[in-house]
Amino acid sequence: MKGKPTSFDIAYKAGVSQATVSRALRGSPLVSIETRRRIQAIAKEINYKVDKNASALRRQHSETIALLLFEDPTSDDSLINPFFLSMLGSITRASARRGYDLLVSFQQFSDDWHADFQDSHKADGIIMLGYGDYTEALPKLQRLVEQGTHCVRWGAIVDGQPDVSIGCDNVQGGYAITQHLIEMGRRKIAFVGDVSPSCPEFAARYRGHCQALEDAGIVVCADWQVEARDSTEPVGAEAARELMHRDAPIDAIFAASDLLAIGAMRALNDRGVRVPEDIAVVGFDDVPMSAFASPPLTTVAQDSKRAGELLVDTLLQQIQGQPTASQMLPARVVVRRSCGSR
Amino acid sequence: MKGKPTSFDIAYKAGVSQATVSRALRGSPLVSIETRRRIQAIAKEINYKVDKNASALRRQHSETIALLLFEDPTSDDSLINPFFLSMLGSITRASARRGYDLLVSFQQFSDDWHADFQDSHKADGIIMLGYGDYTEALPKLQRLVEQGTHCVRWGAIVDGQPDVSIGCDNVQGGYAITQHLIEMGRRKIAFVGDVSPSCPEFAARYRGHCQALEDAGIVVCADWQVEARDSTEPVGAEAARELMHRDAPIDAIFAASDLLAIGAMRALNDRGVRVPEDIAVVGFDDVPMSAFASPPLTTVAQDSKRAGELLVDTLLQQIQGQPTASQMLPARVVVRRSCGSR
DNA sequence: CTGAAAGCGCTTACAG
DNA sequence: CTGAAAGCGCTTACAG
Repeated sequence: MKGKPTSFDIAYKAGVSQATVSRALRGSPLVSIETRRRIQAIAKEINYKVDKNASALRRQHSETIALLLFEDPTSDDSLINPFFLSMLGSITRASARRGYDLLVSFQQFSDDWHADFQDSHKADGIIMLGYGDYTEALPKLQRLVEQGTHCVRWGAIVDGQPDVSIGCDNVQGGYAITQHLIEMGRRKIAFVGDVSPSCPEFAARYRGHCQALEDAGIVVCADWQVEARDSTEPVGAEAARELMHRDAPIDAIFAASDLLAIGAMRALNDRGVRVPEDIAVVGFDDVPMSAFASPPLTTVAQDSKRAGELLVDTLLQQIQGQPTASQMLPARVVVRRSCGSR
Repeated sequence: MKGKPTSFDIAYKAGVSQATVSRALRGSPLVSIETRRRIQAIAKEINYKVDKNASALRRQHSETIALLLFEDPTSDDSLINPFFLSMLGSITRASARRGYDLLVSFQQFSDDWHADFQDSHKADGIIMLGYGDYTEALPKLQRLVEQGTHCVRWGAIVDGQPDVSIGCDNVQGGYAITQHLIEMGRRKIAFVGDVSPSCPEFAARYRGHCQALEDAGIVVCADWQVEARDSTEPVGAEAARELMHRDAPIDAIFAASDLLAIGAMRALNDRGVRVPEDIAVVGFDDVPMSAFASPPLTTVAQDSKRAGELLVDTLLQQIQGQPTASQMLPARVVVRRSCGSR
């Protein structure tokens, strides 16, 4: 036998038709148990593998999911957000468990990417991890859905969104962490992060934050909210400097992401401000490095394992033609030292 | 038109044969420029995408690379090594630039994974990132190569290895960082990490380490080398405790990875040993969190961007039937504070 | 339970 | 430069 073996080779060896081989290997109940076993044994022996291209072409689906990671076009070789990385891990595992392969692609949210994978039949659906500016992404999401692309987004649930998304409960997470700061005796809490509709996740965290303050009878001070366009360490440092520049009499900072928080802590430290003694700092995401920050960062953990499973399962339901709905996962405060505990 | 458009739909609209459409879209020089343009315009208009399954089936290659990440079967939901994560990023980008899609899979190095992707025609070749225990992986690598699987491994270059691998120059890296410690006035340097053939990367780092000591006229003390089976933070902490338990009169620790180094620093810190005043600590990899460790960790950086490109390019050469050879990339010392600089 | 046959949507040698 | 035709390796309705 030259080249890769085909189902015809097996049929010949087993003395059956090629159709029977195909049925046996797909586990069709139409094949007698004995024939099936014989065919399977031969397949194993000659190391036969079904040609996925032929199979996908014929069946019109590829048993493959495309994972699209948004790549900021401005920062060329920027690090991937470590939180997305752990999501990637859990999505990979979850799809493998469901028997799906995972195609990973870093996309600049440019004009033509949408649905390419599904249109070209390389994938049966898309999971979107990060999408840049929500207001910019919106029309593209709309088009995606209109074209009938199976697609699930990781991110906030937004009023009137066209697509299905899975996200953590950002409002609850923001509420819980602010409440924790209040319990630790902090009352003048700054918020670092973009709260515009461009970033509905951060906006939701801010809403939870404000709610917690109000529920504790604390007036929200607009001056203590600092924009931070990107969620990176230097931007967090810059935001903290801005707060010091404003002479804000704060005793805590809630940064909308861990990377921002770590940057803020560094800036404070550089100026001789002690964390948490002078100013407590908390973040959001619980990325691995947060545990190693100095001081270790109190933050809000999202359940990335559960999230990955939910993303995959929701997408598979969509692929199977079932209706799907957006869902939120609970967020959990992880207390370490930067909030002044202990 | 119902369903996805095919090349026949375009042929009909353009008034040419389907074969001509296929040629035009693949950029064949056999098609007149005018016809090509007309066809391209129509394709764009009706949002036609070539069916990759049909194309791959006919052409017998998928323009897809499979990336296999080794998953430790023991630790269920362990974090992926952050260094591999940045490799993943650079491999994704490099393959995208070459027009290849990337299939990502976490594999337990079990019996049957080998070559599955290529046998089933889902991928044209494999990049292996992490492979667990080298001595255990060896027979499997051998089989892979014998079966004619196109495959490039990230890792050490080992005498007599059956496959092609791309790795950083671990000996040189180990040499350079130890030399740096010596320049900082340290002479009694412990090494934390597995130096058995199971882990040729760490073994090579150790060889470089010993060479640097010898070149400085320092006798290597076998008692100051501590095994560390996994490359994780708790294992690093345990190793540091072991060194203290042995009452080793050391003034520095070279940990074979950043995770080990960070763990070691934590253990030292817990016992009131100051880093770097009492004991300097250095690592290897330059993972993102190392910059945020306290003190910031001096380490050896590997060029993951270049590595990703080299892995992809080497694999593509193999796929094109060209001969390929293993290659090493230089490693670079990154000086921060844990080594006692400044 | 099994086989013969059609067909998934392309690519490419062959003929003109 | 273009077209007609074969064929990549499966899956599955259809017939028995």
